[in-house]
Amino acid sequence: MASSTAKALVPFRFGSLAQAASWFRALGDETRLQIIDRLSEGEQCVCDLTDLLETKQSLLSFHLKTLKEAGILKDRREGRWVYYSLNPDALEALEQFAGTLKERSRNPHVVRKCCD
Amino acid sequence: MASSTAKALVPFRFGSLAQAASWFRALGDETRLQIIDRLSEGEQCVCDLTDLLETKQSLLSFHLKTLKEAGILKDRREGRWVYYSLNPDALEALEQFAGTLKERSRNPHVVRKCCD
DNA sequence: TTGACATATCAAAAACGATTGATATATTTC
DNA sequence: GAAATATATCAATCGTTTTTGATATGTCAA
Repeated sequence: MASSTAKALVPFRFGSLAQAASWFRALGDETRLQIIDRLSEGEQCVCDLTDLLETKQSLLSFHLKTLKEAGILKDRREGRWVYYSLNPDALEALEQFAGTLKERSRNPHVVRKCCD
Repeated sequence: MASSTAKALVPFRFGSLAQAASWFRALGDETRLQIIDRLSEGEQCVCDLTDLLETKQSLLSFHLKTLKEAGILKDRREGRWVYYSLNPDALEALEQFAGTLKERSRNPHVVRKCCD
């Protein structure tokens, strides 16, 4: 809730700070970043990811679910296979977050004296 | 380590995917995002953050340490007070991460058939 | 309709992170 | 140098997330 400035850090359509915290938590795991790295090249089926990552099947499934629930991935079943891909909205949100932060920090600040 | 493409998701100077995972883990907490939100307006001393956030002193100190160890904040002591601020390098890294991801996803992909 | 394969779910164990309250350290002021 | 203030660290507890192995579900091919 409490946002200290005019332009919200988390773009409104993406929800609250609490929501933002939950996608960062989803991004905060190396295996999941490897998945994202891989998927940024395009949609892939789980079986290919299984080959790539040295991860047990059930664990990979768990990580995919975690990313999906955070809104970072989308999935689509095609026959026997399930394909995962990045959700462009999430990328947009991430970029806006980073951009807003950088922009704000660039602006000249009132130098705040302590405890005033 | 394993990056699947030409342009690394995490720019070399900022380290590995594991490093990136550690920033995101640090960002994955609402209180810490509030701190970041606040600091994006400029450097602040701990005492002001204490007032803003309804958080016990030792806990705030813990969160600040977590952010600092992830490389997201810098600190500076001035007499009795310690001032924290965002580390511009981290903002840069975050923006590049988001940008690379978005750019990669925009590029036309080879449509990969499953399990080939 | 059975068998094989791809993926998801589940429950238990292990690992990890957050929170608390108490105490330690550094700095200033008297 | 003693008291006051700002901040950090510590150990214990608690809660959440990750990992594992086992099992369930869904789909295809014979």
